[in-house]
Parts: sequence; structure tokens; C-alpha cells
Amino acid sequence: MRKGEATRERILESALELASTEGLTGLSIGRLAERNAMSKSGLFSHFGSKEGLQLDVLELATAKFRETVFTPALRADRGEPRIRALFTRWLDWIDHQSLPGGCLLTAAAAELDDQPGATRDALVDVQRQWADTLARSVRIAIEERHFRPDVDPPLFAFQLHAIVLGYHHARRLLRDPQAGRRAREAFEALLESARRRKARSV
Amino acid sequence: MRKGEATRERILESALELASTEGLTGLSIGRLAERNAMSKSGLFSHFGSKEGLQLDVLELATAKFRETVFTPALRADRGEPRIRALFTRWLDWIDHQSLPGGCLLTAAAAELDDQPGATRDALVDVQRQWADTLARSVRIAIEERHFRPDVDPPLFAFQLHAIVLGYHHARRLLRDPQAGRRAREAFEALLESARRRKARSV
DNA sequence: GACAAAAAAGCACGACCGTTCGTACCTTGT
DNA sequence: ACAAGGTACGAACGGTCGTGCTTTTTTGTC
Repeated sequence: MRKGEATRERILESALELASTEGLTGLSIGRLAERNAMSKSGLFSHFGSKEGLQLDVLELATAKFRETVFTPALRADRGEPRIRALFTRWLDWIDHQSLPGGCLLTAAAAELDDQPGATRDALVDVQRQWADTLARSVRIAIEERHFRPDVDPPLFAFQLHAIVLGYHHARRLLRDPQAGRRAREAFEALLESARRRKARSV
Repeated sequence: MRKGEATRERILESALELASTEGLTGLSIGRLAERNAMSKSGLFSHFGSKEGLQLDVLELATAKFRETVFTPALRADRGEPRIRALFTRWLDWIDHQSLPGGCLLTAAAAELDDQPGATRDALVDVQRQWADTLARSVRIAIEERHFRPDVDPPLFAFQLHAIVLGYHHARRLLRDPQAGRRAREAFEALLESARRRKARSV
């Protein structure tokens, strides 16, 4: 049982790569087996079903995301610095990541939005948690008096996530070399609007 | 040749629906034929290849997007009102659209970002044009003195698109009932930041 | 080193994939 | 009314898909 767990992890690692470019549906057991120099059936027996494989891949992606983006950001100071760290690491995670196809969670979000099933449910769960996490960081920034008290945490989380999605689009589809700069500028503008006191209505 | 064109259009119409939920890759000729009560080979002969079908579907989606979102927005006054019209119609297009799976162009953007080929190239082309169109509208709003002269049009276009992507995510994956409200609030904040005079640096 | 358990392979399956081909039908222009 | 040709069909192709079985190989334990 030692060895089995090891190959299982090795498989999942390469499955993550494959799924990041081909999508969770496009991830095929045959090709994954070929990549790992083993038989389809041998590989299959580790997961029991394709859905099982997808769920495990999703779980691994989530774990990696947490340890790459979230956990290290906790070492930044509470409030705005931490939000800044979250954003920066999130952007980094999207491209310089070992995954050739960008963030699997983002790709899966678009892919599974109309595909009911356990995989979609698991993904929704992860994404909801992430939205909550972001909102919580915003609330902390309000407590720390970095942000105005009337900043709407879920709205700020929405805006932050939106910028990242825009970055993903510009960077990965359009291959726009300005993508990073634009995303950072949009982020700074968002921070600015949360920081400064309320504007006089026009 | 009359009849052929008619069925071709009928096929494309249902192909658009199917592709909006299944994606352009998931769109299969067999299932499309079944849906249209005709044979695979009969349907196939209209497009010559799957890639041909995908390109035609993409073209139809683009045409529909233009006539639903862009063209009517031109009737709004130049400047901010037109940008507002663009945004509103864009949001509408995403859900209340006849397409059950949301905006095909957005879904395809995430799906094809790592799939080289003619389909991807065509999509990139469309998306680049759209980004240019948005930036042009922003430039007009500057000319009309609705926006400050130092507003960066491509950046504003990026931010606008990002909000729409955020909406797509929140609405279609998370089924968040607040999605619309958040997107509109984010949009208003974006407008506000483009309108009001430059803030004092903090 | 024997033995049970775990892991991987081998093989086969039915279903569906995109595609080709030959052949009918049916619409169209004259 | 008729010929021409556009349109659709049916069958078949080589592949790949996910998924079961059975058998063989490898592994860890006494």
C-alpha cells in the first residue's frame, strides 16, 4: 500500500497538468495512462471512475492553490498588506505556475458551469469558500482601519475576483503582454476606492 | 441550393445552443444530428469538418452578439450613456439570452485558451476587436468630456470586461442571486472613478 | 524465502467520435 | 416535364472513450 499511494500521487500530479490544458472533461484516462507509462486499467483502478479522478484532481488543485496563494499570504500583516499579498500571489499562481494551462480552478469554472454532477458541486463549494475567504480579508482590512467602514466586503471580493478573471482572459487567451500591468492598475484603483473617504456625489 | 442554406442555418442555430452548454469541443456532430432529426453524414456535409462547424458557430455567435449588444447600443448618446447601454445589454445577453449555457464567446474563451488551431485564432480575433471597440467607446466618452482626459481607454476596457467575467462566474457557476447587483455596483464605481476629478494622493 | 495482499497488466466490451463513400431522393431552373 | 445537381441517407472505417473482468506481477510481512 506504500507504493500504491506513491503512484497515485504521481498520477494526480500529471493529471493536474493535463487537466489544466485540456479541461477536466478533456482529461482522458487513456492519455493519462500513456503519459505515466502504465496501462489504462492499472491507472483506472486507482480512482474507480472518471468522476473520482476528476474529484481527486480538483482536490489536489485546491490544496495547491491554498498552499501557494492563501497560506503564505497569511504571513503578511492583517488588512491591506494581506490583501495585496493575496492578489499578487494569485496572479503569480495563474501563469508562472507549473501548470501549463493556467489555473485549473478558473478553467473548470467556465467548463462546468452547465454540467451538473458531483464535480461541479465540489467546484462550487471550493469557489464559494474562496469568495468567503476574500470577503473575510476585506472585513479585517476594515477592522484595521485600512478600508473605509462602508466598504462592502462581498462586493470587494467580487471586484477582486473579477480583476483576476480579466487577467486570465487577457493573459491566456489574448496573450496580451499588458495584461499584468492592467490587472495591477485595476487592483490599485480598487484599493484606492476602498481606502479614500467617500467622494462627494457629483 | 435554397433548401440547403435553410437547413444549414437551422443546424447552426441549434448548434449554438448545444455549444453554449457543452462547449465548442463538446459539441458533437452525432448529437447535433440527432437533435435536428437528420443523419450524421447529411449534417456533416454542410460543414466539411468539425472545425468548419466550430468556425461557423463562432461566426453566428459573433453576429448575434453584435446585433444584440453592440448595434442597439449605438443608438444611445455618445459617451457615458453609450457605455452604460453596452454594459447593460452585455449583462442581459449573458443570461436572458436564448442560449441555455450563457455566452458562448466567454465559455469558448476559457475553453480554447490552450487549444491552438483555427478556432482559437478566430476567437482571439473576435475578442481583440471587441476590446478595441470598448476602448473606442471610452475614447469617445473622453472626447465628450464625460470622462477625465487621463482615463486610460484600454485599461477601462479591461476593467469593464473583468466585471462582466466576474458576473458570468458569480451568476452561472455560483448561481449567486446577488451577481447582478454586484456587477452593477462595480460598474457604477468604475464609472465614478472615470468621471470625478483626480483624487488627491493619500 | 513463503505467502497473502496490493498493484498493475491484459483483454474485451459497447458506445460514441469524426470522417468517407456510394447511392438514392427531391428541389430547382429551364 | 425533364434533366441537372443539390441534398440527405445508410453503412462502414479506424479510433478513442470509460469501464468491467481475469490474470499476472510486484510488494510488504512473518
